Amino acid sequence: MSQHRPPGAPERSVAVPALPDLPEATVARLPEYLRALHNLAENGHETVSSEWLATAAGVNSAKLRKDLSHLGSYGTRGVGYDVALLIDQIEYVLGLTQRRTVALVGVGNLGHALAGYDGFATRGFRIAALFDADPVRVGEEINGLVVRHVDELSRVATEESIAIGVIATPAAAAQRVADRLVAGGVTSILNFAPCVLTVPDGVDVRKVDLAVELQILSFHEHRKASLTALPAAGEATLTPLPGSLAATDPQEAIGT
Amino acid sequence: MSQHRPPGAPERSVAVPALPDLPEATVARLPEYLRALHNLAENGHETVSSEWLATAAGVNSAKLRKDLSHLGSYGTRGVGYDVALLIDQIEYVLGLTQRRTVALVGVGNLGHALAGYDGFATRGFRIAALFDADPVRVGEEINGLVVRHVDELSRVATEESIAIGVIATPAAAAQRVADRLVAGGVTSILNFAPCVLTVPDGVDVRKVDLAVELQILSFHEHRKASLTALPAAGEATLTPLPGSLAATDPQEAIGT
DNA sequence: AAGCGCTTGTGAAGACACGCACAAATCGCG
DNA sequence: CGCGATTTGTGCGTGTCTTCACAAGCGCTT
Repeated sequence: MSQHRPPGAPERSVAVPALPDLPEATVARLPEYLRALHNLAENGHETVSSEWLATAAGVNSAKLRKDLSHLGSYGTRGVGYDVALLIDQIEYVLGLTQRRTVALVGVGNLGHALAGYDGFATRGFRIAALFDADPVRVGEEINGLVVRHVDELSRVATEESIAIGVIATPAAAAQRVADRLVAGGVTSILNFAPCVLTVPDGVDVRKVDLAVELQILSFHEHRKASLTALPAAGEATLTPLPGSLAATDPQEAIGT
Repeated sequence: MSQHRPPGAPERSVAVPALPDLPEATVARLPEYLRALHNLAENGHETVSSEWLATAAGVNSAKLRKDLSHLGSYGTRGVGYDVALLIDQIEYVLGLTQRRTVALVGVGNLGHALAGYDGFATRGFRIAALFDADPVRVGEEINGLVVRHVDELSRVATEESIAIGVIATPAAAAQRVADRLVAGGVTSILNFAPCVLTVPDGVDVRKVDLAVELQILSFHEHRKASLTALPAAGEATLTPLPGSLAATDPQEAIGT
């Protein structure tokens, strides 16, 4: 991480003493702000206005200011935000001032790609171990890491102080993998398997399901299609229009 | 999709006439319900209670009932929901009664994995075309599809009636790809590139950033660590504790 | 046919998030 | 030194989402 120290600042730490408890919605946006800020820093910008940063992050400027205000006041009225300082603050709050180690379980189609994804390394994470249940895959070397058998998962997780476990296995294996991660002391899990995991209190799970994203888009496609089929019927849902109901969108007819 | 027809139902269509406008939060959960329902159907269950289904989907049962109530009343009091009927209803609302075609742009690390991901095909989507800008990759065959040059994107998207475009390129190329998708008539985009896309009104974009998910988990790790380090200091944020600020969490020390 | 247990569907209240609009603060310039 | 231009930080109204709690409805049993 960037070890920024403002030029004239005294060495007495002015960092937030303990973590403010941020709204979850704010936390989810901070990484996006951080990415935009790194872009700005690379282009040599030293300060940035909320308007500019908000546009770069794709959000409303008032929302951005409110989000940042939760971390404390690090902007200057009439000027804007100090890019480097803000980067440090967000990275501190997100816990990125220490590089977190990641264990990746399941090096199939998706897992293989994740293992080779350089976006992790460049944003503060280090994949420290790979696991798979398939004996054929165990021993394979990917990006300088040797795939180990999943039976070693708990032990290695403890030894290597794994902070985050990434599950990229088939759904049927995911719960067992999660159990082993928890047994190894892991308290944060990113789950790519299409299933619900049950974990003890204190363990955070985030789920990413690629097909779900497509299905949500599909809904909006469907909605848009049904609107264009009924150009003048924005509110038609509540007005029966008795004769023509079944014909509103021919391509969608089911059953009948 | 499954052309379910309840045994005693008349052939007069009882499907919802036009699409109800669902809360966005509900739409995002429907795919999860759908997955759980398919699991139940495979195991031979014909009906399911909201309590059961909610648990399988990892949500509150009241929330589940309210979500489903937005689609209309398809449950039976005292009994539960008809699994097959509910599957049909959700698939209809999500627009999965017709198989949607997907174009995948960028067959690098991640794109390659997505091209081979069978979760798309099993959930109503068909990857119809692959594109890349790298001449070395053009012509390569992946899963029976030949990679085409991105210059053909707009034309092919129109010809093949692509419904959804998936961007798995580096961030620098993503906006140009989005423009070409839009030019080809695509109105739904799933963006894996870490950047904000600007698109015309009427085009939906969903963004998935794998590193962002890890950063959110990192925040919670950080928070948990700072809590265990200060077991009795839940409200310490506002009480300065002058002397010991920098020492609250040694491993997090930055700068100084 | 009536009663009982079970489950859905929903009204209402609380919690959360959003965005406007403006006061407060800072810088630069005359 | 004062004033205007600019931009942050935030109070407040609005809308959305969540959750509780219960009435209404259904089927089974007697």
